[in-house]
This record gives sequence, structure tokens and C-alpha cells, in this order.
Amino acid sequence: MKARPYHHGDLRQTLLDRGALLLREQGPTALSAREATREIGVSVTALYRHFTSVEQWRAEVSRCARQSLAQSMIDAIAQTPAVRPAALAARRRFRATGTGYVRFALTEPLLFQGAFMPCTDEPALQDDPSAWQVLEAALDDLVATGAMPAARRPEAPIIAWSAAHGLAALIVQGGVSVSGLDDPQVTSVFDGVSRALGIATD
Amino acid sequence: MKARPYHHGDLRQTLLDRGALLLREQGPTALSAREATREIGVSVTALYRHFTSVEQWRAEVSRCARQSLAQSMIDAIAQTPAVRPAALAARRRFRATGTGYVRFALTEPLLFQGAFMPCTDEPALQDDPSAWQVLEAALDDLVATGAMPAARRPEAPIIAWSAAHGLAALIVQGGVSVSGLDDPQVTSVFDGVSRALGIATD
DNA sequence: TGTACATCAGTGAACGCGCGTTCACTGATGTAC
DNA sequence: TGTACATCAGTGAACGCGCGTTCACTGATGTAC
Repeated sequence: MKARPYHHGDLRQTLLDRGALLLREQGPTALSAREATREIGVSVTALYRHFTSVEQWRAEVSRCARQSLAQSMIDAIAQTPAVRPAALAARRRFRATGTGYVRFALTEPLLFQGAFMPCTDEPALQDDPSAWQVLEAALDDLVATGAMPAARRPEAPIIAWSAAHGLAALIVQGGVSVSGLDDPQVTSVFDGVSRALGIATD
Repeated sequence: MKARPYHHGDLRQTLLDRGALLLREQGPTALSAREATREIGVSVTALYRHFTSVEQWRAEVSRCARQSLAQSMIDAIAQTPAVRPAALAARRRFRATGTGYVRFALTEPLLFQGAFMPCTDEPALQDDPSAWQVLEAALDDLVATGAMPAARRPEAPIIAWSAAHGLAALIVQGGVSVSGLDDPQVTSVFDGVSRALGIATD
């Protein structure tokens, strides 16, 4: 498993990157192997050296988009200032998972669409990082610091996930228009989640 | 504006119905004018007598799917038993808007996808019935009967909408698997919304 | 009341396009002796 | 160390397919006199 160039370089990764770029700029319907290979300057057939089919490539590109989404959550957490007490910090980090999620939908709507586009094939690898796992970790954190009652922990993932995903999806589809992360509609949803989970609001 | 048959009958409506059927059985990617007209037994060109382009037809089909979704909410409300006090009845009806929404996603996942598929054209007519309006009415009802504090009214739509839509979207995309409307994940989300909005849980 | 004509719904062949997949191939890299 | 050969990444032409749109047309319905 060497990463050094053979003929082209790492064509597999280049195809994934280009696919993500296509997704980002033109959306799921524009994600075709012919377009991607044309832009890279490589023959279409070269793709078959790295993926069993175009559909499988598409599934991997979608996975990359989901990983970007998860990375947006991780970035938002990282930008959270270190504060005391620990429970407050945990609340801020949890909130950051939500804002990272919604920010991604706001700044990269087409990539967000690609992250959840229907794929007939399954990706060969699991999401890494995974948005779901980032959320789970933030919830564990809330319980560990006493910021959320442990009794809420089992239902917390689906509640937080549904709210953030629903808001993001409505924004992307244009059903809801929002000026930014400070828009009252956005903060209402996050505050609502806090109330639902018994988490204090700052 | 006559509804009686000319040559075919009401081809416009037939095209919309067939489109919705295609959406329902094979999903958005299978929604093509050639396929629809082939199944109806009419030439492709006939479509241009009723829609300016295939894309505009598609937008109208998507609207029909959204109307089916709204109808599912209305049906769920209608199945709600008449109870006293009025606040309890209002709560039940509000809950029904959510279960109607999610039931539609569960029983007609492809149609649900079609309801929110990206369309380059806008539908000529507005949704009627409209899911959004059904929700608004249910929320007014909650306030009028005292089941929800009036202070929550402004943010209630986006909170309820995000939660229900997010849950439905996650179910349809396979991210969350759920056995039915009584699944704990579903009830958790609805109970969470009630807590977020200051509505009593039965 | 009967006839001529305008209107308009639907036809069918043709077009160009971009797609995914196949095939036999070329040519560079790595390895065995 | 040098050479023969296997391996494998990438080529380029060709295929069949389904799509949306166009065009000149046919034929049924409604209307004016």
C-alpha cells in the first residue's frame, strides 16, 4: 500500500477530491465519472483501476462529503474557548456540534446534499471522522460533567440529531431561509434541544 | 378552463398522477417524461401541451408529493378522537401532525424524497394543502386552548418542523432505523418537542 | 340547421448529448535471476 | 550489475442507452355564419 506516484500519482484520491469538488460546486446531479476524469485530464477507464464501478466511486465521494461535515463539527468544537466549570465547557462543546453541523449546511449546501444523496452502492470504508460519533462523544461529555441528567442520555442522540439535521435540511432545500448562525430560528432550535434534554441555557 | 375530455381526457392530471406513481415506486432518479408518457401510452410531445418543459412538470409532480405529505398530516388529525378538555384535544392534534409527517416518511419513503427533491423550476401553483399551514393551524390551536404558552408561539414552528423533518429525513436515508410510529426513537423526539415548547406530555 | 373554418390536443420521426461500460492496447515500474 | 519479464496503471475507440427538445404533421372539437 504505497502512496508514491505510479503513473499519475494517487489517482484514487484525486478522483475522490475532484468528485467532492464537483459535488460542492454543482451538486449531486453533476457528479459523473466522465466529467471528473475529463477535468483531471485522465481517461474515463482509469477510474476502473480504483473503483469497481462509477456507482461505487460515487458512494465514496458521498462518504467524503459526510466526513467534511463531521470535520466541520470538530472544528467548531476546537474553536470553543476553555472555560470553567467543566459543565459549562461541555455545554459549549455540545452546542458547537450543532453549530458546526448547521454552518456546514449554510456554507456548503451542495456538499451537504451530496453527503446524504441516495447511493445504490455502499462505501467500502466507514465514515472517519463520523458525525454520529462526534455527537455521541459530546453527549457523554455532558453526562460526565453533570450538564445533562443521565436519564436523558439514551434519547439524547436522536433528539439532537433530528433537530440539527432537520434544520440543516430545511435550510438547504430552501424551505427555511436563515441569515446565519445567529439567526433567531437557529438559536431557537438549539435552545429547544437544550430544554428537551434538560440542559441549562447560558 | 374545462375539465372534460378533449382527446385523451385530462392529460395534465394524468401526467401528474403518473409522475407521482413513478416517484412513489422508483424514486426521483426514475422520474422522466419519456417513462411517464410511455406508461400512459401517449407521445412524449403531448407533455408540452400542458407544461412548458419537462423540468416544470417535475416541479409540479414534486408539489403533488408534498401535498400528499400534508394530506397524511390532515388524515392523522382527523383520526384523533374527540376528547375533553380542549387543551388535551389540541395536544393530541398537534402530536398527530408529527405522526402524520413521520408515517408518510415510513410508508412512502420514495415519495417523501420526491417531495423535497431539488428542482430547477418552481411549481406554478402553491402547495394546497400545505404541510406548513397545517402545522401553523395546530400551533394556533395549542395557544388558543392554553396547551402551549403564547411566549413559545414564535419559535414553535421551526422547532417542531426541524424535529419532525429531521427524524423523517434520517429514517428515509437509512441513517436511523425505526420499527414504526411507536418506536422509542420516534416517541422520544415528539416528547422532546413537547418539552421544548412547554407542552404537557400525556 | 348545416357547413366552413379556426383552434388546439396529440403524433411520430429525428436531432444531438452525455452517460457507464467493454475491449484490446500501451507503456512505465518493480523484480528475479 | 545488467537484462528479461511480469505486473499493473492508464489509453482511446467503440458500443448501446435513455434522455429532452424540435419540427412539420394529423385529426378531433368547438364556433361563426
